[in-house]
Amino acid sequence: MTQPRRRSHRKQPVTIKEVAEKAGVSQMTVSRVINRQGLVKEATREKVEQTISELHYRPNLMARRLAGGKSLFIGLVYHNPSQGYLSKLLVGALNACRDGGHHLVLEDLSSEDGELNPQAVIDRLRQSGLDGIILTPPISNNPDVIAALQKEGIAYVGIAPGATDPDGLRVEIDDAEAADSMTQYLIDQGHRRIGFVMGHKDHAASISRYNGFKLAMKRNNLEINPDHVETGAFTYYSGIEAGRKILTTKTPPTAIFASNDDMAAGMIAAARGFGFKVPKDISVVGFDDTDLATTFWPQLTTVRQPIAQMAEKSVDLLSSYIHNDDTTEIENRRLLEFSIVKRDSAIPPS
Amino acid sequence: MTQPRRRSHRKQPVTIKEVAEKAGVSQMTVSRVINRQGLVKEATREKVEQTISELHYRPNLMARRLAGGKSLFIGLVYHNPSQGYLSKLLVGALNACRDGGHHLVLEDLSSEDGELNPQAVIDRLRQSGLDGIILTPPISNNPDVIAALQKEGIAYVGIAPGATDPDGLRVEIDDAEAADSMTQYLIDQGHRRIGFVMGHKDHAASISRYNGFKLAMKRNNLEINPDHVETGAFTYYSGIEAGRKILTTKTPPTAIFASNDDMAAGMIAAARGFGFKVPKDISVVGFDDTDLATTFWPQLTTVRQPIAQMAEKSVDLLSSYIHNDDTTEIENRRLLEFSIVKRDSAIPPS
DNA sequence: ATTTACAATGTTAACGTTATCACAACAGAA
DNA sequence: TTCTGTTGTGATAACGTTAACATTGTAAAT
Repeated sequence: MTQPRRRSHRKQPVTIKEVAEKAGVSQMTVSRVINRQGLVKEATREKVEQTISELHYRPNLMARRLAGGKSLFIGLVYHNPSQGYLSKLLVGALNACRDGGHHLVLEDLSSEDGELNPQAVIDRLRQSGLDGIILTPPISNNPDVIAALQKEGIAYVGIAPGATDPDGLRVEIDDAEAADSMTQYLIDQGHRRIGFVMGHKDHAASISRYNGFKLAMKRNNLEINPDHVETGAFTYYSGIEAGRKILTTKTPPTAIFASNDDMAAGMIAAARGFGFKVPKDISVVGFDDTDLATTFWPQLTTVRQPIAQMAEKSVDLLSSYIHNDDTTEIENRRLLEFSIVKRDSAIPPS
Repeated sequence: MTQPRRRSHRKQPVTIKEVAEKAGVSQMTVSRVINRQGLVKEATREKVEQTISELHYRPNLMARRLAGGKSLFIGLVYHNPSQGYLSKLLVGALNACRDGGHHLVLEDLSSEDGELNPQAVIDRLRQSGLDGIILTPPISNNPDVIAALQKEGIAYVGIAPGATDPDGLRVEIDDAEAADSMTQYLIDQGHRRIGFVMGHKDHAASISRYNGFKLAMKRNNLEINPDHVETGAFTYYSGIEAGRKILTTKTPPTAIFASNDDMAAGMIAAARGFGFKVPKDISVVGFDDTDLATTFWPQLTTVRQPIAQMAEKSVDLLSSYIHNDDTTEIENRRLLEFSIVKRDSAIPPS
């Protein structure tokens, strides 16, 4: 029995021309209706819109972009990201690219040893021929890379670039304020002894989050016990290690704020190892709301960054920057909203 | 002499026309070189290729597709995937699309309740206007969706579709053989009492993996204790639950094979809860080699699926299927290699 | 009634590529 | 020599849309 290998005959999509004919107007009028440039009489607009939905017309993105000439090649540059972070980034960037008619190209700069070699990054990007580049942490807060990009005249946006390059295009959340809010949440629950696990020093966000924590503690006249603050590397294992230190102090904290979810999960594992029940004996909260936060049990109370949305905004920002006609000043910074996601790993102290 | 007015001083991307002029040939010849249609004299081809790299020319995808080229819109359809799986999938698909000049469009069919509504999937895909579709598990093994796609004449590839649609385009690993190998690995280490955690019944792979496990056990004349076999839902928590049952049996196994990494991690957490040391007292292995496998501690011994490569092959397969001129029979199934990744969560029994 | 202004629509020419067919060059066959 | 292919190459017309400019209608101002 030979299976029929029939080529799917694609029905021709409806074009603007057909819509125009059926509606009895010119193509341009239809185009105007689609693009909402208010220069069309109400009655005409309605007629055209009705015809559009009757014929199930959908504008051809390719043609649109070709004619408009606004189609870009956008590079997404990353270095050893967590997969949860990467997948959200990709989904956001890809959707924004689809809507904007752009094309996303991946530039994976990950290295075995986890080290970031700025020169390699720069060479790669110079070669790429991309119209614009999205820089993710920690590349976004590498001054060498930024400087080289500026020198080459390549357009870029930094995601969470921290203090680096304050005038460049950037998309971020207020890490300090987010950490402050989360700390306040723990304090409001009644916690007084709160520990903190800092993230990797290469990431600008690490410092900001710690600052936010300190600020909230100070505002509430709470003391930070230096033995309850450790530095990790954003990994599960470093969370375990931090836990081993913090949890064996004479009077361990009743709550611990880890700078990301992986470390929070590691912290919980360490706590269990020492016989603590989480959250009954000790509350643990994280940051990022990665997949792990809900994979894990108990599910993590954490800070959600709108990562996909950040990627979308990055694409939009790049696009308007590149197409900007130099006469108008465009917004160059985009601050997005974080949120505290309350799940099961933090409760009032008993 | 008067150059048509350029929009602004911004550098326009290099076009095929400029390449043609500089190389002293017609646009068509350049086009032929790009598309590797062997009708160009060697000398000409070299000259054109050199010009292309000198000018850093990159064909405009939009124009290419508009002109009726081979550029495809390929949809990647997913339903509540793990983020590790998704990000690898995206990276692979995106890179293959870049190389093939295709365009990747995401179709996120995830639902709050985790239920898959075939009708919604079908409606969405019918509307999409995509040239081809990549189906990921568990959508790839949903007979309703497959049947509808066939009826609509939409091209598709299934990733790990199991027994569903044996004649369709498919990319997969041999799940049964992989599970068999892993089981054999445990047996070779000296384990005799081995437990198994099955995956969600919606995934065809769940059955195959269990079959592979049974086969290896039987081949080695080992008995499977029904109390050491539980069914989970591919989640961390279901791993904990399975652990609670398996680990409290009279003589618990010395090794447990979980059908994915999340459940393996949950199993380890449960084991710790009952005072087992992992891997000293009990070995636990997983499947998939997701991010979690290395995030977690101890790092998971697991089966690696080449997920990114599977996505690449899917794109390639779709592309050659769609462009196939009906005369040649093309390969419609692609079996990729798995590998056993030996890390720290499994050692010989003590 | 005539001008003026602007709103509403239409016309034409891109946009960057490939398909199609035409043509040139050059071989071998008659 | 002339004819007949074959192999390169070029000219031109799409592809579906929007930009830029041209034209028409219409109401207010003179």
